[in-house]
Amino acid sequence: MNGGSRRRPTSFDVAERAGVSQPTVSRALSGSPAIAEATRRKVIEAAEALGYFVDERAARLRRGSTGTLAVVVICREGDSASSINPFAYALLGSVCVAASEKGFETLVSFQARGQDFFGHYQEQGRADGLIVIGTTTNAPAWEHFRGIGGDTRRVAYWGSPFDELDWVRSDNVAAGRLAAEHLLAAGYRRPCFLGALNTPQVQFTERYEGYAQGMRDAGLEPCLAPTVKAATREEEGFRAARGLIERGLTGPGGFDAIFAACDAMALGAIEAFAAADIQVPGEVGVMGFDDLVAGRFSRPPLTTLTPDPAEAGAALVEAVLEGERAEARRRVPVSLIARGSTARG
Amino acid sequence: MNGGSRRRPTSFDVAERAGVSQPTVSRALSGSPAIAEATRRKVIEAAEALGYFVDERAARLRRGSTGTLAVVVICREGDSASSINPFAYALLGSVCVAASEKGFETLVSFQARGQDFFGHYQEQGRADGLIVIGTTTNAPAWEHFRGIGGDTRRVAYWGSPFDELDWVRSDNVAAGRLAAEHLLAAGYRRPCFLGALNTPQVQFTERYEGYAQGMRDAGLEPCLAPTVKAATREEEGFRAARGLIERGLTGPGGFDAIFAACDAMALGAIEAFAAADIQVPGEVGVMGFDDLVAGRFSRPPLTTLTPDPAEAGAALVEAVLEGERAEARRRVPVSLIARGSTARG
DNA sequence: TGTCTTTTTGGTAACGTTCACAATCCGCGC
DNA sequence: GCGCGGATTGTGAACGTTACCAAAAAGACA
Repeated sequence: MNGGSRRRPTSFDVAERAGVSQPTVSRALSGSPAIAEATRRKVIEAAEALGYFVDERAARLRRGSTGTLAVVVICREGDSASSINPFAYALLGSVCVAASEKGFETLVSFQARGQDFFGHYQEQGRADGLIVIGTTTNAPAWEHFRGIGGDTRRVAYWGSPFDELDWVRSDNVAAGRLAAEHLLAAGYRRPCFLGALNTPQVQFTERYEGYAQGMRDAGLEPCLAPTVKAATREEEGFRAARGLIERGLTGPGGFDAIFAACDAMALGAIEAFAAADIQVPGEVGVMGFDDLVAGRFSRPPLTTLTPDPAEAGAALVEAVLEGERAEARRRVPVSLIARGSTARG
Repeated sequence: MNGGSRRRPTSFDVAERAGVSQPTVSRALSGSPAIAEATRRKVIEAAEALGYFVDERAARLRRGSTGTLAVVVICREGDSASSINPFAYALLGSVCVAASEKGFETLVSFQARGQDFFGHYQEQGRADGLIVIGTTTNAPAWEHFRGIGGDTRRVAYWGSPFDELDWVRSDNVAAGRLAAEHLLAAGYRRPCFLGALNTPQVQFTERYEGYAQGMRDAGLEPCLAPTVKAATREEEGFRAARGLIERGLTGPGGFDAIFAACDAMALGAIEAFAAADIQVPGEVGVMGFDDLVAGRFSRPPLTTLTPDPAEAGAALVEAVLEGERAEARRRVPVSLIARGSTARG
């Protein structure tokens, strides 16, 4: 079935067949300008005839580069590889595609069970850069990440508590604006932000900022619904919404829509409204941020905001490939997914 | 912040410091038996002091191996990396983990936009093995995959229409049995299989086989609800269920439960029952296979079967690392996720 | 004590590429 | 006709490791 496993052809074989020297083959195939067009054609022809491909191991050894990007996906403690945030997976996929388009390969690992992949990749010099996709903001992993020296560039998605690191994040301010505009365009008059500010969850603060800008642009006062510090769970959304309901929808402090800092809280809010027999989206509109799967299946389906994983992946790769440490911090545009929970009418 | 970017230490540096020759360093660190224990300790100490790590590029170039497994995730035509089956992602993750446990690294690519990664990895000899995670059974990609010669082992998940290939698949027969047993244990007396047989979707036939065995073991006759050839979509499930309803639940050909060959069809069936005002799970039980996300959020939530991605990943890695072509075909055990759609009571 | 195994170690040559530099070829102007 | 730049090409040496073989050291035995 396979005509005997001949060893792979080398550049010497190609050189012999083309009647040139071996380095000329290298030049012809690597696109060097110092080569006659006729020679290049001859070499390429010979290479194709022999089925020759550059051995990247050798090329990279000689060149001193790796042509590889390491991608580490951080799992929450105790997580198995299968229980990772779907967005993280989508992001991983688009990072791989974007890297391959730039001629880089991706060495993927899942930082589970406390394995220290950071040091691993860095110190072995296996990769030209490191991309970290983090699903948690304060895992001890960050400490490793931070402490490692060397020149290899390191970029993280979802940022980190440490400012010294490069990162790529969603454009939360623009997203907040988008949310305010969407709710107002849908006919809601007093949309209210639900989430805590000035917590380690910087994104929340940024989203509020954008929302507030959008409100002021429309000549309205922003409104903030109190949640407990750093609330990110469904339960917190439920509780906060119940608080608002008790204050009453109309009158001072009243509201007719909720922009929750994350989908989990938005879903909690929807439950609270259902429990209080308040119609969503009829009486109150609700939207969130993250595009959780649960939001697609909630009743009503949840309007939400999410960055495009493809753009995020491309931004990460670009950031990590930029030579200079400098300002590689990037914002990924966020787009709105309108669903039933804000479809008034 | 970074103490001057000194070049990485090499085995020569370690040799000098330990007062031995360079090849001795290699022997000491690669676990060769032909080395005195005292020398080994000396070398290891020197290596640690210098922060030395073997340069895998050079080692592999010399050794002729790659220490790398290529993983290709096939996307449906036009799919972006972000719209891939969540199970495929989970599988990818566990493949990476399993490979890393065996000392291999994973070179991940997404076969999107018609890029030919198969030939790429094979011919460049970049990997010691190739794992294909396919979300489609008859993409033109398979043709490539099939035609490639060489010694590198290639294993596919979800099989392929071509028998010459190694594969890892879920144990569909056992799964079918499990389904029958579950439905009978839940109190249903006439569970019926919904799906087409003898189509390219071999899995369906296998699942029916297992279901039929389970039925016969309980002294019952298996029953097959007709669907169109190779039906895999929600619509088909809806249509098939409506056909069954028209025939009537009781009497000859009657039924009180559905085991659909896949979740999509099961969800369609649930809709058909809802439309006909038939209670699920009260009057009819429904279950599927795949653990689609939609099934977790359906009303009622769908009982389903799914292989454990962690086991599947480990099986793939083992299969691809086995030297011999021989019989590397493996079955991954499937487990049952009981939810509301079969909870009679 | 001398020879003969049995460890353990060192020297040298690959692996397949790219880089720096020297050598060659060509046409052109004096 | 001869020397002279500019374009090409060849030569030789890396890159850092492991494999092979021979040399040396260490024991074993007569």
